[in-house]
Parts: sequence; C-alpha cells; structure tokens
Amino acid sequence: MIKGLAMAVTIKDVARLAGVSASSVCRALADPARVRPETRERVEHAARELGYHPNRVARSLITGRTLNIGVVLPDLANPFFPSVVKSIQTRARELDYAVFLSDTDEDPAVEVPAIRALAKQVDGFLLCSPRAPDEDLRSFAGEKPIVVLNRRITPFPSVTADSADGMRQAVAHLHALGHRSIAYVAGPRTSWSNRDRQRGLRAATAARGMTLVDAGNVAPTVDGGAAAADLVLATSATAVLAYNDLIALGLLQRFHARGVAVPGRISVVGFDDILVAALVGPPLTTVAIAKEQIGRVGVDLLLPLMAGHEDGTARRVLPTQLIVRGSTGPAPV
Amino acid sequence: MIKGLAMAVTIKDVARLAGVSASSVCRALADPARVRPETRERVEHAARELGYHPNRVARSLITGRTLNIGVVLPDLANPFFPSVVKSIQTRARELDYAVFLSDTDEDPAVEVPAIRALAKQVDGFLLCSPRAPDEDLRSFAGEKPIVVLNRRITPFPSVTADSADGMRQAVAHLHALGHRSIAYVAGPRTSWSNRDRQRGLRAATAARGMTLVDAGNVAPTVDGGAAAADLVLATSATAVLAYNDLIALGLLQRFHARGVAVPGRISVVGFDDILVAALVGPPLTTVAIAKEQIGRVGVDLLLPLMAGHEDGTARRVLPTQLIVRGSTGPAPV
DNA sequence: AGTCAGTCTGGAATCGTTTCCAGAATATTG
DNA sequence: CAATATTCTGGAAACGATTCCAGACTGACT
Repeated sequence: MIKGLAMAVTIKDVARLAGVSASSVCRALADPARVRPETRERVEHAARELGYHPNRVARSLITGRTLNIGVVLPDLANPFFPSVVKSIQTRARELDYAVFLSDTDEDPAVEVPAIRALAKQVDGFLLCSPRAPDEDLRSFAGEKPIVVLNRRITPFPSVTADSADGMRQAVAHLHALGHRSIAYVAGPRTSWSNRDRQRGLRAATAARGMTLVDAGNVAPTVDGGAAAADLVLATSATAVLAYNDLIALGLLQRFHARGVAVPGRISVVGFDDILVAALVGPPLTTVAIAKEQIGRVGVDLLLPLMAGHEDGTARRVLPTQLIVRGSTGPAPV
Repeated sequence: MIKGLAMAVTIKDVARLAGVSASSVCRALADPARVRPETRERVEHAARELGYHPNRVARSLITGRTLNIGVVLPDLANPFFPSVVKSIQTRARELDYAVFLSDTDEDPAVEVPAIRALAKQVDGFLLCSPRAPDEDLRSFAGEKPIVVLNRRITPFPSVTADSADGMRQAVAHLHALGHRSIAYVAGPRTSWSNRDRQRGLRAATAARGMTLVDAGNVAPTVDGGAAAADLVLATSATAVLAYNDLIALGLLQRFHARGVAVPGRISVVGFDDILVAALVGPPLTTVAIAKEQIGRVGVDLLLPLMAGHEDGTARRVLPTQLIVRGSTGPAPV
C-alpha cells in the first residue's frame, strides 16, 4: 500500500472472491474451455467486480514473452520516421503488442546501449535506419529477433526501398528534360540508405553517360540542405538530387533566398515524399517510398521470428515511385 | 534454451562465476558501498565477463517500479507531436527511463484502453492532448501518476501553452494591419486546446471590437484546412486564424490553387510553429509554442509523482510567441 | 456396484530479481 | 586478549503470474 495509490488487484484477490484457486482463475481467463462453465462464470464475475487485469510484467517473467516490441530510430524530428513509427504502432496494436520507442539523435554510439537497455523488455526489435557499424549490430544476432528497416545487413531480415529504381526514374526524368550534369547532396556517411541511393544514382547516371557531381555529405536536415546549396551552385550541375526531402527543402529555401530560380536555373529532386514536399513553393519533385508499408511489413517480418520460427533472412524490397512536381523543369540553355 | 536464442545470463550465473551468492551480486552492482571492495571487484569482473545486465522485468516485479513511462498521443502524423515525443524521450533517457508510445489515431475511444494496456508496465503517464472525456481520464486518478500535456483537467498536473496570450499577440498584429473581421477554423471538438485557443481568440477580438467569424470544425490536418478554405472566402473575413499550422497550410494550399492572393486578399495565421511553417510560400505567420519544453517539463512534473510525492496539481503554462512571416499583411482596402 | 476414462481443480514450483534477517567475519575498544 | 560493535554475507521470502503434477470428482460402461 504505497502513498495512497490504489493497490493493484492481483489474481489472488480474484481467486478469493470467486472461491477458487489462483490456478483456476488463470485458466478461466486464459482459456475458458479448460474450466467448468460454472467456475468460468464465477471467475469472470469476480474479475469484473474487482476490475482485474493480469499483470503483464509478472506474466512475461514466467512465459518469457513480453508482448512488446522495441523501435529504435535516429531522429523523430525527421518527418519520415514518425510515419514509419505510426504504421508500426498501428500494426502492433492490431496484434496486441505495445511499442517501445528510442530516438538516438543520429548518434551511432547511442544505438547499441539503447538496444541493450530495451532488450529485456521486448520480444524483438525494429531497427529503423540504424547508424551503428555492422559488427556492433551483428552482436545482437541470435540474442533477440531483429528486423532492420532501410538497411541491409546480414543476418537480419530487412525491409528496404528500391532506391536504385527510384534513382533510375529520377535520372530518366531529368535526362528527358535535357539535364546532363547532376549534383548529389549526400546524407550521413553512416547511413546505409545514403550509400544505397548514391550507388543507384551513380549507376543510373553512368548508364546515360551523364555527369555526376559530388556535393559532399551534410546532416539530413533542412539546415544541412541550406548549407549545401551554395556548393551546388558553384558546380556545373543544372539539377540537384538530395539524399532526402529535408535536404531538398533546405536547398529550395536557400535558392529562394539567393534569388536562384527553381526550376529555371536549377532543378531539385528529393527523396521520401514527406508530407510537406507537396506544400512548399515550388512543390518538390521527389521519389516516394511506401512509408506506411515499411512499418507494417517490418512488424509482419518480426512476428514469426518472435514466435521462434527461424525465418532467417527475408528481404523485402518495396517499390519506389517518382512524383513529378514543380521543382523540376527543362535544363537551362 | 529456446530455438537457438542465446539463453539470457542471470544473476545466478554471475554469482557462480564470482563465487558469491546472488544477494551479494545484487548489492555489489546496485550499491557498491555495501560490499567489501574485493567482492565488488570479483562481481564486477564476472558480470563484465558474462555480459550480464539485470533483467528489468524481474526487478520491477519486486520493486514495483518499471522505469518506464507511457506516452499517449492522438496522431504522430501531426508534426507537432514528434517534437514533443522527442523531447520527452531525451529527458527520459537522461533519467534512465524508457518510453512506451501509443498513438490513438485521434480516436477518443481508443485512449482509455490504450492507457489501461500500458498501465502495468509503466510508472506513470504523459498524456499528450488527450481527447477522451474528463470523467474517463479521471478514472485513473490515484491509480497511476499522470501528467497531462496541452489540456487542463483536475486533478492532474498539466503543462499547457498560454494560448490566450498567443491569440492576443496574433490579434494585435492583425488589428495593426487594419483587419477588422477574422475567421477561425477550429480543430477537433474533443480537443481542449482547440477550445482554449477559441476562447482566447474570442476574448482578444472582443477586446478590440473586432468581428469573429466561425468557420466550423475540421480535422487538424492539411486536408481539413483545404476543406475549410472556400468557406472562409465566402465570409467577410480579411484574415483567418487556424487551430494549428497543418490547417493553415491546407488553407494556403487551397488559396494558392484558387489563385487567391495571400496576404493580398486574405492573411493567414497558424498555431504551433511546426518546422515546415517557415518553408512554404509564403512562409506562415504563426504562434510558436515551446514544443521542446512541453515534453521536458512534463517529465519533470511526472518525476516527483512517480517517486510518491503527492505534488498534486502543478500547472505549468508555457509562453507563446507570435512569429511574423509572409502570410500576413495589410487588410485589402 | 465396480472399474476405468476423462474432466476439473488445488498445491507447488518457477521465472530473475530485490530485500529482510540472522549469522559469520572482521574491526574496534578497554 | 576478551568483549563488543560493526561490516559483510548467504539463505529464504517475496513480487504476480503460469504451468506441471497429482488427486478428486464426474460420468459411462460392463
């Protein structure tokens, strides 16, 4: 009895009120078919009377299952991640799982401790765009079911977007508009998606004999993009592709501030299709990826792992789709 | 030994390796001062050797504390909430708490079950803009420590923004620009902040003898705002204030689509100052609230409650600040 | 009526940790 | 050196649920 907080009602209270043993209460509630209808009735009534809800913590101690899943991601302030988390949450709730959230603030060094801290309280993890080195993450292999989103790393199942195809679409679009020299503003070096997108872009431009200008790495934020804008303008590029939409928005902002016409002087393409991409002026041409699907598919991949089936290394690659808006136009003559 | 998953190392394993009892291991790790330096050394070494981390679940069963806090909010897709969650997360991590997240999808009926489901696994709750009726929420009073954000409801401590002052600033700004008739596009009826903001706006316009036009309630989303845009134009209002930035962005979008000049024909003011507000064209004039503070202050208010101190009903009201950008201008003549 | 199969039930053990208690070891004092 | 005070330690109980086991009961059948 602590500080006036109502004492939690336990299975014993129910047992006493129903006049049966704790084991019977447990059975009656978990699997009504295993007790006589009359006891079931008595137990259910008593449980309702007292407002009994089994203590998940105590249960998980004996069953070894917590019905929780852990989600670790680099930065909730990046609008991409909330969409993913939301879809995870929705799917998790359907399956009666609760969600632990851990934001690592883009710091790779925080990831492993964050996972470690949650490990005992969850049945499995969804690692969203993890930044930590492969070896570090692999140290969890076999310890806990893990599904990785937006990154491919053996031996974990993963859900990724088809960046190569997205880049192919974007490059084809720009090529058709007459662009021959494209700059790429890269995201964090530790980001697998960044490398993946860069790789896809390199292949796509090479395939068409276009020039690819490296505009360096920046933080995947609006400020990062703004910082890269002037560098981009100093090159020969007539179009710029950003690692993600936030960077692209930063580019747009800085271009606008400097009076650089978009798409007149330079075309801008983003990646992710976050909500705001459609709202800015000019609206951003971007490569959309199925954000809501990532989370749902991730959970569905995690499920069999948590149930103990060694479904090993399923790799789901989700399609990407170029969304053409106002920020891209014909190359200047 | 289940399905190849490495068996978790328990306190007994450490005890065996260190050649001491489980209780000594516990003491050595929890409070090194209570054991002889030599045992401490042995235990620490053994723990490190085996990679032992105490099982929080088991611990919480006996201590009654989980070191988890639950966060419940209406919609992660609204950029306002991720900022709050992020600040909660940051503060919680500093204090060695982990965060449970539950998104109710703006459905008031989901809130109570969501809280109920998490109740046994957390030491306290941060309810972000809860939509459920007062009575429903009050049923948790005394059961679990709860701090409410963006809503005031006895007997819970709360953290809110000074909407009245924000509205006063916005109205003063518009009045100075010559506007005399203002429309308000309201958010969810179940939202306390919506009522609070509406109240503040009513007072501020009345104080200056201005006309306040009610443009109805819409969902707090871009689409909601777009839907309200035409209604607003049909009124005599020369300026429109939205319940939040998303609605304001929807208004801007629809105005732009219809070729309505902003701020030439009509001025637009939002609320919250979400990241994108500054990025759209024209950039949105809006009332900023200290999003990062809300979460931090909320956690700090929750802390003493979870420790058992009945600090009752602290009410923190955070300041608001009008941010003037391009979406407001002189009233048309 | 007696045997047997099957259904229900209560008691005990268990999960991994913390905490209480009492006894052992060590240190302090006259 | 003996007596006392102090520090450390191990064993056992506890947290709240689930699960195994064995015994009690029911009913069916010969």
